[in-house]
Amino acid sequence: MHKEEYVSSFAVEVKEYLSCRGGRMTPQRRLILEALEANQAEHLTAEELYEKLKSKSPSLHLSTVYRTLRLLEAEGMIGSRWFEKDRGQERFDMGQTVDHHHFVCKRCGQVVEFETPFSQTVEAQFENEYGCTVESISIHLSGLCQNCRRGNQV
Amino acid sequence: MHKEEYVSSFAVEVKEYLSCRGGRMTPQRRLILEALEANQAEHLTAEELYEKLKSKSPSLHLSTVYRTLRLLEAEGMIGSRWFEKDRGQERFDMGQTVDHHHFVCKRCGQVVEFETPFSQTVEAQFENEYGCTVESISIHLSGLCQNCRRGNQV
DNA sequence: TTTAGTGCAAAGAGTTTGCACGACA
DNA sequence: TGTCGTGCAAACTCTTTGCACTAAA
Repeated sequence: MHKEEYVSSFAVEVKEYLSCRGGRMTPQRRLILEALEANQAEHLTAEELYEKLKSKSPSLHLSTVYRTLRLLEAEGMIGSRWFEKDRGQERFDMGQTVDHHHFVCKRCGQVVEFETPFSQTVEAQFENEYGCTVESISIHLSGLCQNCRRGNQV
Repeated sequence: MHKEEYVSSFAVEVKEYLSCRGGRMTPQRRLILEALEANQAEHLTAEELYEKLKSKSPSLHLSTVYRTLRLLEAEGMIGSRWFEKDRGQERFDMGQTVDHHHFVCKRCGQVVEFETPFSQTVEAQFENEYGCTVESISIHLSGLCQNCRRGNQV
């Protein structure tokens, strides 16, 4: 929430993580990290990321994009999700898995991230009712965004 | 039970829908519908459905299962979703898309369906805040079910 | 009898993996 | 300099599709 807390870029953060583990910061990884940060709001697929980057690095391979994304995902640095409209295509974003929700416009496909205090209410209600322990919640809304609702062209 | 031709009310419902549209009720479709109804709580994948049925109908083909599921989905008679744990494998269920939420146990994979009045609160809050029109909401919880929480074996 | 639905095989998407080479610490 | 990461190709998983045949209405 507080951007000033993130003094270092995502790439620097990951580089530090990697160096502690004997990992390496390569040009490919740096490009991918920068693109993830620059497109934070957009929830790109691996393929979209790859398309954005291959002009900058023609030898970059899609499998490298996947490997980097999986690495980041395994460390909890990015999240992945499936939206209905994508039919099985995974989207990645820098948001945390917990308390990070989405609205997808049915018409133009725009994704809006939002937060809500009521997620905790839902968790609490469910825990009380079923005796489960909830560790994460994800809410997905679908409908028309402000623009499409007014009947504007996409 | 013995005299009734159709043990599944869902199958009857679909049969009626089909007959209005020049569609046909086949033994394969009937098996699939019955299995969907009998396993309502379980959110099966196409493959799991197929495995359950091939003893009853050895010639049944997976593509027939998919085709039937897509038909039902297109008519809004079943819903489909992707859970994190499945990595791209689709699950189908008879629940409606709207106001039908899920908890998935991280340990044993059990799926619990639940409802909550707070989904409307979340929708309303989001609509007010962003000026979008919300048409559907889906909430996904993950954590430990009552049993796994107690440390029981799966 | 008509034609919708099936089984089959093959194709398509999206993603992962084995391997040898190249480059980061 | 050792070995981690990459590019490449091939494999893999899940799903869809074209086609000829079968069977429901």
